[in-house]
Amino acid sequence: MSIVTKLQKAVVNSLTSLYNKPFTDKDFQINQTKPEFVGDYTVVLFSLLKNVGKSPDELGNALGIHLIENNNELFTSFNIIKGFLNIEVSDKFWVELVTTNYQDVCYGKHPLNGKKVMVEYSSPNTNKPLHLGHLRNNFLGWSVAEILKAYGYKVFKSCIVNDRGVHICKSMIAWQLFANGATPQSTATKGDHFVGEYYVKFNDEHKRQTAELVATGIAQKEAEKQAPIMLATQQMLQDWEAGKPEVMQLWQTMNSWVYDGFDVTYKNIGSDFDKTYYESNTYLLGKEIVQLGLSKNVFTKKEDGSVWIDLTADGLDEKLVLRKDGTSVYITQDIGLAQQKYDEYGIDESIYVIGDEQNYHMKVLKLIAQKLGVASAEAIHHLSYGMVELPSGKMKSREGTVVDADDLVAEMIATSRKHTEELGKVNDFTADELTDLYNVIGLGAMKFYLLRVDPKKKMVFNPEESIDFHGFTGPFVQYTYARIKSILRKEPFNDTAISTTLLKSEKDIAVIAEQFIAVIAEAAKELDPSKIAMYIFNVAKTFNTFYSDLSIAKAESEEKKQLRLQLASLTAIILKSGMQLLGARVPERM
RNA sequence: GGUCCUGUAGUUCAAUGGAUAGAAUAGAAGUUUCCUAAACUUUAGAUCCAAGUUCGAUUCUUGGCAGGACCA
Repeated sequence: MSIVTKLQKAVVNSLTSLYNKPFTDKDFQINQTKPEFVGDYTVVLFSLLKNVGKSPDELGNALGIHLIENNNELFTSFNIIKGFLNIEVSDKFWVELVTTNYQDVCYGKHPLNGKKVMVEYSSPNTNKPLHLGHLRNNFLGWSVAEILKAYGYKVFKSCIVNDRGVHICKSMIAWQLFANGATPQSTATKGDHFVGEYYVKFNDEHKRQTAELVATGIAQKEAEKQAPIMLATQQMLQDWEAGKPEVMQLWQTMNSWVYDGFDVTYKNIGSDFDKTYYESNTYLLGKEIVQLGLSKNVFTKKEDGSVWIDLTADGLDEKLVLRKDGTSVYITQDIGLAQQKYDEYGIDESIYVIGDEQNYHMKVLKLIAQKLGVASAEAIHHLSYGMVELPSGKMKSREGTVVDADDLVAEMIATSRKHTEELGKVNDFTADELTDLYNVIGLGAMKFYLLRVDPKKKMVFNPEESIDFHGFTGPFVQYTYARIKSILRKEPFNDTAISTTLLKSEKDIAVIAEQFIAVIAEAAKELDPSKIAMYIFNVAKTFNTFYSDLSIAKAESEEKKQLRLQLASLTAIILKSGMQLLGARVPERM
């Protein structure tokens, strides 16, 4: 039980016996005491004043005295300042916390709760390589999965590959027109980049043909549709749906090139999935959903054969669920897949890591599923995240401002190499050890950077400044870890009994370490890795202050030395686990 | 036009309605005979505007202004 929970319960008990009426922990607030005051945790009294009919000082004194008399092992003193009751927690409690946990590598993790959750993330299109936005998505998905595991869930990671449709046909048409039989192998190009180049070529050619038609007096929109290359693409889409062998063959070949490329990227950034769904297998799933909706009168069929749902009563529009030509739209496919996941894995929650541009779509998806009464409806949860923008605004492929994922990873690793070489601390590393170290630092910096911001907010990425390695960053945390490990390699633990009082910078570590379990719970409930990033940064900072303040190896007594070694060890465990929750590693030396 | 999201130091980000709005970075000034200076210490600097709700509002409500997304 966390110290805050203990204090809450103690306050409820004291209030109840002092004032002879029932109270709950909702009646008051407990905060961490601000550093300028004496105490560890603070009971805010204002909300209780009316109920008990006392002044802040009267209530605070009565409550403070009662709390300490009845919990003298736990709380040692109190003071009241302007309606805030500051409570000091005994050193004994903090020391015990440290001595019982300092070697527990699972410290902070919650026991299994028996629930299953699926996290769907990444979900790429197969017509171009991954970019910065996909990285935020991938890191978020991975991290949320790790956090939910630590919170006690059984987690399945899934990915839906958008492998069919007009976008991939565009790349295919352009390849037929311009490639002259070239392949990734023949051009020594990574497969996803190779296919992406033809997507760009398509757009260039389409633009050129459209301009030609516009010059003959055709309206822009019409010209875009009538451009020969676009007509060819539409024909190819129909051929694909009809299963025309040579089209299917080309489609499979080009997709396999893209997958080869994605595999490399996923391996580099450390992403994987328990289950991959392909849209080419799921895009027909909507059909029975439509039948179900019609039979329940949730959907209505119009004269032209198209099927709609009326959501105006919920403040939304009428929404198309089946086109007049009988093809289903994304929303019906998605409901079908939601149900399939639910049936296959028996999940209690289904989380979709998808950008906030899809907020409306996801809202409609859940609403329709609810109206249909399908079992999976309530499990649907959209983890909506903001776009990554550049200082100049949105990334635009037309203007060539898209930050490529592979390029960025390579750049981060090169930067970590440069910093490391300048510092010259690891000259005795082998070549393999160095390669690994650059990876750990470069990826750690990048993941931390993209996860330290509240997911639902859009964020700005400035490629000019590159990513900082100082301050609120991954390498800061990693460096703190490496410094601790350096000490722990030299100074062994022993079984000296510890019953000392704590200095401020010693106690600060114990206090923040105690919060790890609660921070994991908070991050899991809010699906917010930034809570973890901020927390481990503060843990590292607290340790660094302690480190420059007090000596561990040359402590004033053996007892103090052991205490400080244990504090260091617990800190290291938290930093390593915390970074793992962000999908990042820590180096033993750097 | 409709719906939704976001406006906090020069910049990038924090703050379940609570104490003097925190960090990081950039700026200024310091710290190395001592466990890794990718560190530490000090300093200066901000709530878009206007009302309202109350003991108290960055937070909640309403109306503006600015930016973004989605829907036609």
